[in-house]
Amino acid sequence: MANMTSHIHCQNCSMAALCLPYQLDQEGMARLDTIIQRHKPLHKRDVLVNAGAPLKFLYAVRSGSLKSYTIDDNGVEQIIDFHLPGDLIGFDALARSEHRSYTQALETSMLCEIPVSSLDDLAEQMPGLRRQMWRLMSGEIFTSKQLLGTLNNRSAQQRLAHFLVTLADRFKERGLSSRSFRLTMTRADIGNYLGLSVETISRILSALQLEGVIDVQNKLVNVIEPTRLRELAQ
Amino acid sequence: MANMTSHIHCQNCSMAALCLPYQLDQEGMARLDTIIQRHKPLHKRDVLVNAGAPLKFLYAVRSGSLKSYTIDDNGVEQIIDFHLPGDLIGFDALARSEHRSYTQALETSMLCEIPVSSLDDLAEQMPGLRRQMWRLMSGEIFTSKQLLGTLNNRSAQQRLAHFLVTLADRFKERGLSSRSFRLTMTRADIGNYLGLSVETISRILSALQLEGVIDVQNKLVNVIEPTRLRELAQ
DNA sequence: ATTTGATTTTGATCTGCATCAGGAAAACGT
DNA sequence: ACGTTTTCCTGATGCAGATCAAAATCAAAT
Repeated sequence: MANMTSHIHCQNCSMAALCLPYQLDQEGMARLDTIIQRHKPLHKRDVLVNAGAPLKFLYAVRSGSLKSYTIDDNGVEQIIDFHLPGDLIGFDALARSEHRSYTQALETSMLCEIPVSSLDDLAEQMPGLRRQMWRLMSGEIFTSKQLLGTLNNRSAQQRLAHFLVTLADRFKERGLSSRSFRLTMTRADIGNYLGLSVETISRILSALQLEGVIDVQNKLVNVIEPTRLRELAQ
Repeated sequence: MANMTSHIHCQNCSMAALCLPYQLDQEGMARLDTIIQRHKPLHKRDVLVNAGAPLKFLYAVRSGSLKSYTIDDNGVEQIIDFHLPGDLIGFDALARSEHRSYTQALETSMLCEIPVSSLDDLAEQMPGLRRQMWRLMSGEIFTSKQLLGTLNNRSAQQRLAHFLVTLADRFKERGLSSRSFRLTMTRADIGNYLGLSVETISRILSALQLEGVIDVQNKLVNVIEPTRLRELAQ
């Protein structure tokens, strides 16, 4: 019996331009597609990978959103990333062939499963794929290092504004509205990620709304003055 | 005329195990060696790469140390990394084929210059080299994301302790003492990197010395109680 | 509908670190 | 060796954001 989602292929995936297939020709995309499996849908709070688990697959987000986090010596969760459609999950695991962080769905999410060993074979034969792997990993290196500097020396408002701007930009890249979007993570998640308390997140969101920069209804954010928000992020 | 340093090769470099040659066989190392140039020595404050410059080479640190930083919209320096022997510089540039940060020598330093285009060719033919590239980039992704979580939610003392422990561990990997080492960066650099003021760095170093955890003489650090320091870093 | 638990908001207080200020000690250049 | 500059240390003050506390809102389950 054919899988219901068997008609989904890299060739017709709207996230291809952000994902591994970027700049591959038709034949290359088809070859990549043969090694990729569609993962069963994840529901909110489902855990995709556990820290310490051996690396077998990289995952590409097809829809939904997820968070990655570590658990420190005190058992405290430390969120290190939020994943949106088109993102790849697992680059941090290549170094030791074992996952270094947990990844959990923030909402119902669809994923593609990419066997690492096959990917390695394919990278040998496909210079374009190799280059895209480098590009994606390099991009992650830059953004996470950049973020370090950005967060470290900035005020709570600057951090949160930066977070919202970055999120808006990422939605835009994905063909979604950068003016109006839904926060799939909780205020606590945002605070954890930015190194701020829940209360501070809540207060600053209220303040930004009062100033007319954004409009927040629960999880829904409307950016009223994108330029102003970008200024606040510096 | 033969270059004075022409006798330096990957095959006899003590940093090979941390660097690109890791796990390559003799032949592989020799092939890699053919594409690598030795860069002229850098002196303190010399700039190796400028942000915005097209990416031509990756650099491997053979000796000395350097810092990488961006300059934000307000003209403020943001240090994003310190490089020690064996480290590769430029992974963040692969994504856009242009450097995203400045890199400056903290002391007299020797570097190897690796042409990216040749490296790409070689990666096609050498699975081991390809794997090591992935390993190194993956490691950078993990450490920088990890650092984000670590720094964000921790006190000044925890941050500085973490910085010292990480530095000590890196010296150890390189066959140097993890108990006694020299800080080649200024207190201001450390503060900038950790998101703390110079004064705070100075005060905490004094406090740690008072508690007998470390002994600081100017740039020289002696770790008296490594276990205690690690505890303070959490 | 009602309960239950999770999430968000708002207020009050307290503290860790930035900032300001001044001086001491190294490092550097001549 | 000397002055100059950079780096480092220490004290005093103030404020941004953590923490504590409690109410309000939302979401899931029965």
